Amino acid sequence: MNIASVIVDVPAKQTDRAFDYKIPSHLKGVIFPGMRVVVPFGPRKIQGFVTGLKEESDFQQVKSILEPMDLNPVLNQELLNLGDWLTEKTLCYKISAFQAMLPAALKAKYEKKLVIAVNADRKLLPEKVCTLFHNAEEITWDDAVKDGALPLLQKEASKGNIDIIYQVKERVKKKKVKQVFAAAPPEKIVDYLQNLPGNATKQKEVLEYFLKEEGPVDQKELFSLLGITSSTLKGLLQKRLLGQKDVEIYRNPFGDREFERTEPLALTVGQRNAIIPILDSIEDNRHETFLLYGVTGSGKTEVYLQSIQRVLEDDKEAIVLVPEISLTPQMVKRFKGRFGDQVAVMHSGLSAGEKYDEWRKIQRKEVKVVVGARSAIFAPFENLGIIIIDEEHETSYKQEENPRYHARDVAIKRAENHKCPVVLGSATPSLESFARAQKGVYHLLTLENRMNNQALPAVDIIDMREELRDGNRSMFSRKLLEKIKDRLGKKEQIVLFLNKRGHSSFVMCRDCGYVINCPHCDISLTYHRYNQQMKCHYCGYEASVPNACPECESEHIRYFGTGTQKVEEELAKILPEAKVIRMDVDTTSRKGAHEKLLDQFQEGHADILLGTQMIAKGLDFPNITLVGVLSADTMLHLPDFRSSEKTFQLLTQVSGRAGRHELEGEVIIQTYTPEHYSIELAGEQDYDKFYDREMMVRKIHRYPPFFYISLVTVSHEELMKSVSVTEKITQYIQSKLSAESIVLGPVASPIPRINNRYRYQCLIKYKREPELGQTLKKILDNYQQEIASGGLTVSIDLNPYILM
DNA sequence: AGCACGCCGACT
DNA sequence: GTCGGCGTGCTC
Repeated sequence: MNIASVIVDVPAKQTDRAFDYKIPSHLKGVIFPGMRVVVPFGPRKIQGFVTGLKEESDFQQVKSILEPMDLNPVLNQELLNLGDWLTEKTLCYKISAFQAMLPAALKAKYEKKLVIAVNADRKLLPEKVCTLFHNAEEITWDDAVKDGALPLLQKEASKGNIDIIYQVKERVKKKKVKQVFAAAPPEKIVDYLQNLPGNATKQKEVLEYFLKEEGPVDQKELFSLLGITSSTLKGLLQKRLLGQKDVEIYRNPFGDREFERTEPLALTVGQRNAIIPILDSIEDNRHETFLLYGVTGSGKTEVYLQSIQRVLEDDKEAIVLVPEISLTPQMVKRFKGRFGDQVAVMHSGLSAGEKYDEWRKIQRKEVKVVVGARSAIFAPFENLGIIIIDEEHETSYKQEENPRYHARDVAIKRAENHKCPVVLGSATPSLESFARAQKGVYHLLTLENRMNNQALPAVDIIDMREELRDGNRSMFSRKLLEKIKDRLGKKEQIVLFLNKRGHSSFVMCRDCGYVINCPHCDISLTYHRYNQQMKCHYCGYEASVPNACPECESEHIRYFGTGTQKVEEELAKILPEAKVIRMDVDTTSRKGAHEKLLDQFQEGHADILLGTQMIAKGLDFPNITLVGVLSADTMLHLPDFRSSEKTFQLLTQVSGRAGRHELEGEVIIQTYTPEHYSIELAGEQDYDKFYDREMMVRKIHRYPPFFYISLVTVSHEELMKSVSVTEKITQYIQSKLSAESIVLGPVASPIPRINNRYRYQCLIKYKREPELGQTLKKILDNYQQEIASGGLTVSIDLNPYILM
């Protein structure tokens, strides 16, 4: 094979295809599909992925691969094909698909440098150039730009006195430690020891150590063990009595933490009935998608664990997706506890290097199970036996940037490739999945009862309008307050949940109601307490709070909205004796903080756990007997057809935190719209009724799961331009679709302006449009020049979860 | 995406 | 006449 087809690291329409490169003779038999290589591309050097090998190229002047970046392919054939599939399904570039499948550490970094050419006569160079380089061999391009010396240097470059060097660099290095070992035979060491002067006690100690322990030892450990420094070692290394070497190691995000080993638990009848079809599918090597629908606390995790156990017995591998895993350290504990160091963990809390190391453990087949967030679905296993997606309904499984994939779709595709089952688990399945289960596309498995047959907690819905009418203006209803006091007295624990979305604290004038918006985006600024600044979450604009209202010049400016901090303050005021742990982005941003806070709560160092979304899942503490939802309806009024579904899911999840063990649980939901079915039915914890009700709404409004939707968003600096382009696109799509499909638009996006760019969109609802992908691709082609140069953006989402 | 090449306005 | 603006087109 002489020629390699390479996808180059240039995310653009025109380069979204394979380029041919010669394999130089010294690299024959070394280059394989799936490897990263450095290739010349125009005047630069860039990274590329080899996708195939062939004998000949149709192209006349094929350049050569410069060097491989990997010893072994980073993408196997299945993942290479999956990349093509992703490209088609999400209309993304091939290179973006490949990069999405790999840890960020494998993405190339580029460096541009300037050096004085070897054959240049230094004496003839302009003085300015000499001073720039003074003694340095090279200077970076960025430094040259900063010095404003670029024109001069370019002139010299064209004369051939200066060379421009393009370099491809690895982003993250493999971590290494220095080890020391005995390099000479013991006799020689003994010999040397005898001739050692009496005052060389340290050297003596070191050598005696190596006479006892021959194996290599970490240099660091040696130093601390014997109380020596590198100077002692230096002499011995020089005399070749000892040797030193670098050994590659893994970063260990879990430190030396031991996970308590657990054994499989006896299954309940319900669990046994649910697991049998899954085990059958594993044994038959048959692809099938299961929807494991079980109320909170019904023991879904044990079903996952024992299914995985079965897969491991066959010497196959398992992928477990959980929503943002750093949020559920308890989950990690359960998997590591059962499968020990056969488990790799991949989540957003890890550093790039740590993620890379976990990924390498998978690639080298040192682990058999990966537990991780969305991107873990691309784990490079070659012998998959099962894929599990816990909390299947979670929207974080959808990636909201290119490639806009849904992990559930990728999971099913990969499971087809490997002929293995997918298990989607949830207490509140997405309507899409439940509808598919009803139609028999997925195999529905139901866990009706909680583990010890405890009752679901009693739920009370409090109408906050009534509280207001009765003169209670605090954020706690009388009932909730009374219950909190009761639990404090009994030394039982409380979880208070704040639905933060729509609740970010904005800044408002109390006199005229003016809300301070971002000057570049049509969205209110969020108040950040820690630096007393207002910040735009879309473009990053920051400003300090004005002293007077820009509208009416009133000085009555207030930070509005109920952030967790405000709740914490109010709690401190009315219940000063209560110890509160607050969990939100501010208190959990530090690494490991999340887990620490939860541990503190579990150990009983606090009475109340106050938090946002992140405490809705996975908490399983025996002493929690009261859950309070401070405002249930903040999500309900978002411009999103899934808002009812999300509200129902969230309330059900939070309620499930209470009374999971012996003590009975109680839930209080505060709301301004108690009559809304999603709140009412969450109170009754009746998923089936909610499903029926919501399906009706979806049917009437022609939303999923009855219709598919796709969204085209256009943005441009000029309002009229984005309107007219969206208009044209809408018309074009309309002309290509069947009568059954609906095209809505052009309409302004729910956030009509971000970063001074006006955003318009067009929504397509359809049941069957096999050509739609092609049609949308044509649109991208058509506007390609304007996208490349004119500052127009056209983004296409073939299954949007956020319609903004 | 970069980068070179190329064609028009304001400067030595 | 030249420097430099950014429009156009190519990269195996």
